[in-house]
Amino acid sequence: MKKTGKKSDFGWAQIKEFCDSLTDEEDALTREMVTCISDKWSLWTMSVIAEQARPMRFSRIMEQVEGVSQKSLTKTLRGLERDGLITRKVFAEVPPRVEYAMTPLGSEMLENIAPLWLWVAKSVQRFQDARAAYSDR
Amino acid sequence: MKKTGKKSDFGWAQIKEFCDSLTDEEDALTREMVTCISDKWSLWTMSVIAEQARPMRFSRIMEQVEGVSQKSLTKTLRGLERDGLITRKVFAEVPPRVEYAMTPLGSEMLENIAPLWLWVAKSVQRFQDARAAYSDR
DNA sequence: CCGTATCCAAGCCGATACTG
DNA sequence: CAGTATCGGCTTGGATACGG
Repeated sequence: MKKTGKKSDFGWAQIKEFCDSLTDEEDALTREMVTCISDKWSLWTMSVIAEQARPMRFSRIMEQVEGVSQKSLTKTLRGLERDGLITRKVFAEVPPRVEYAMTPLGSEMLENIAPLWLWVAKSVQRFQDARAAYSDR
Repeated sequence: MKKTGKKSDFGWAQIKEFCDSLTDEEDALTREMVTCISDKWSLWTMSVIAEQARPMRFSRIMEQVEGVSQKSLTKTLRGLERDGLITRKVFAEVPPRVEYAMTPLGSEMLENIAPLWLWVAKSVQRFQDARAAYSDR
């Protein structure tokens, strides 16, 4: 695994190299997309839509994403739509109907987040231990 | 680990199932740790320390993490230390010296973030295209 | 050198009320 | 049903000044 004595031996050096090849604008967008992962509601909202594997109405989403306000959900959905992670389709009916669905890009994003999330969940005990040790310091 | 007729054929269902097995406290901590990933300075700071592959002083870190204020860097470092991602060692000298270094847990975290980050960076053009299409809607 | 303390501006987010 | 408008509390983070 380790080849050089100097560089970090995991993929981070590779990433740094790749990021250096990006323009400032692209780099900023990369950070912005990663940030979206830990926006308060974005990831949860995406996972809810993805789970159904079919278009979902606004109110159904709001039921599943417990605790989200109408305002925050609207903002979250608009952001996800803008970034091409979900689609938003308005039906000209009375009463109004709006359906949200995952895009391939959004599904890919979830797929790429999954391993990280799983690792964190599995490591949760180690984090708790670390905090306990910190308190005792 | 059961197979249902439901879709989501990627790892998300698996994650959901795993997370359901966590206590509320553990689940909250998981979200908190993922959130830390996209805190404004945490990830950048970790990558800077990891890159050197040896303990780093406060001021050296601050040079590398461009734009961070003393206050924010201090807060970031304290958080990372508390979560067991880095260590903080104070030397009783004049002038004072404090050195920060990655822990195994911190390095593992970076390793697990790397694939996601790389995917996002490589997909940056698709995100740009999505935003352009959104503007034209 | 490595912080802490204080002030302040900006933004997030929930609650509530209202609209097509 | 699916929003928009508005308000107000809370947190975040930069600037500055000061302390060990």
